[in-house]
Amino acid sequence: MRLVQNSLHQEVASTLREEIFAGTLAPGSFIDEVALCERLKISRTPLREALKVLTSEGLMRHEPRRGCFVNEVTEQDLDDIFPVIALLEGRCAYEAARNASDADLQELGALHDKLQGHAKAGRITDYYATNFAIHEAIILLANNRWLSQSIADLRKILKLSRLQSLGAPGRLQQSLSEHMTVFAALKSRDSEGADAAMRTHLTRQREALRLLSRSQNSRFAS
Amino acid sequence: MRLVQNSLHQEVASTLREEIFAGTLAPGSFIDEVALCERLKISRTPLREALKVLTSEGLMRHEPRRGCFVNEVTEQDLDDIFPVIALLEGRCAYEAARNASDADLQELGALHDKLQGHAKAGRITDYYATNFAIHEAIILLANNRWLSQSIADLRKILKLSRLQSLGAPGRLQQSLSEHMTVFAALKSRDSEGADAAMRTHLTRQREALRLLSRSQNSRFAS
DNA sequence: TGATTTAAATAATTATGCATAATTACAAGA
DNA sequence: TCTTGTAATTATGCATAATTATTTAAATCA
Repeated sequence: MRLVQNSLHQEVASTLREEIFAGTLAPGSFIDEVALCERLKISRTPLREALKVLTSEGLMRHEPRRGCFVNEVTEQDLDDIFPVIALLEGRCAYEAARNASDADLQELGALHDKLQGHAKAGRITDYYATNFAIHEAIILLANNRWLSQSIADLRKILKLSRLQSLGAPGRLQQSLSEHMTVFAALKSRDSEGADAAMRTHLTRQREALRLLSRSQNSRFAS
Repeated sequence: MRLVQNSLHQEVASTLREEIFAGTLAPGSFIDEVALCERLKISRTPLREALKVLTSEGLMRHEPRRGCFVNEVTEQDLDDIFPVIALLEGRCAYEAARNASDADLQELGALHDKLQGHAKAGRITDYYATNFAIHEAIILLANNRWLSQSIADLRKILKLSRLQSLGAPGRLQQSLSEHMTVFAALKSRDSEGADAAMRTHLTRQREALRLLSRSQNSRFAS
């Protein structure tokens, strides 16, 4: 017997969210409700409820009497979002520097050791995962539910664009160095320094992405 | 001929949002779907779709197999949210100082004149409206869609608590003075100053609220 | 032939019905 | 009287049916 933890529309929303992040549902694509229902073996009601959720998360848009479309992320969006995330995560680093216990710092230290290992070995996927874990840890240390929420909302939009800046030449090492600067500030309880270092890290991240997209555009434009 | 602008669930979501902000649907209260359907003269499907939207906006919560409840805002939430809004609107002021045209500043000036008039006459409701318009104008001048969005999301949660700090003795004058400081910085294109002044304004706002809620609690606790 | 209007098809939106889970009330026994 | 178990009621969740809008294509008129 199946004990239902989450309602179906929540499950469906999660599934679709993952498919969007994975690119299975490509940005700009139209949602054919009937087809999706058949593929997911559900009826239209829970699907439509899931679409409402994803729409108010900003992953989709709803055009009345036309249907739902997966949203696209423009370069302008990236230019808008990154400074805001930099501001918010900078604040997280600031708070983390004040809140972190010695045990917290030790755990963070272990994560940074892993990060260093991945960088040295050029394991981009692993680096990405550990990088993500570090950001999450610092956000958690800030201990501010709504600060976390705001960051999560914006990061969701970023994930929509499925960008991978770490492939850019030299970016892996640069990213590592920026992370170590943040961590050094955290260890020395330098909240202002941690704030600034985190903002720098995310600003550089945006710059790396911009360079990457430029080179891709010029490749296709020729 | 176009008959329907927005879908029904959007209309319903707006209606409910307003009722939540107005207190008709009180924080913590349970949503009786059938009763609401009868009151709004609609069926359950669009209502349920609207509830999904409000839930992912954070205005309601959904307990599986139990139903929807209007969310409550705690003092902890306020302590968390205000610093974040201060950060974000501070950034808006920073950007506004760089972006505003002379015409923009003139319009802002007119709003501040109105604000001053309302303060002098003690018209709290009017002051509140103009105050809101000024915040909106500055947010708009920042010209960053996602910055605006983040602020709007958080302000929605604040509105849930229906707080009114301006009734506190002296707060009206203090608020006015803070606004004039922000505006002065904007006029002199002092972006750092505008940032700092806006952060101060919102921090003081939180402090005024805290004093007010303390005095109310002590009144009821006696 | 081109444009405008109308009709039919297609797709989104809303309504309704039924099954299932949860809560409440009532009764029986300790 | 309190606790436990069972039955009845209430409400949610999902599927399907009905309705309404939009689009496309055809037909008629200028």
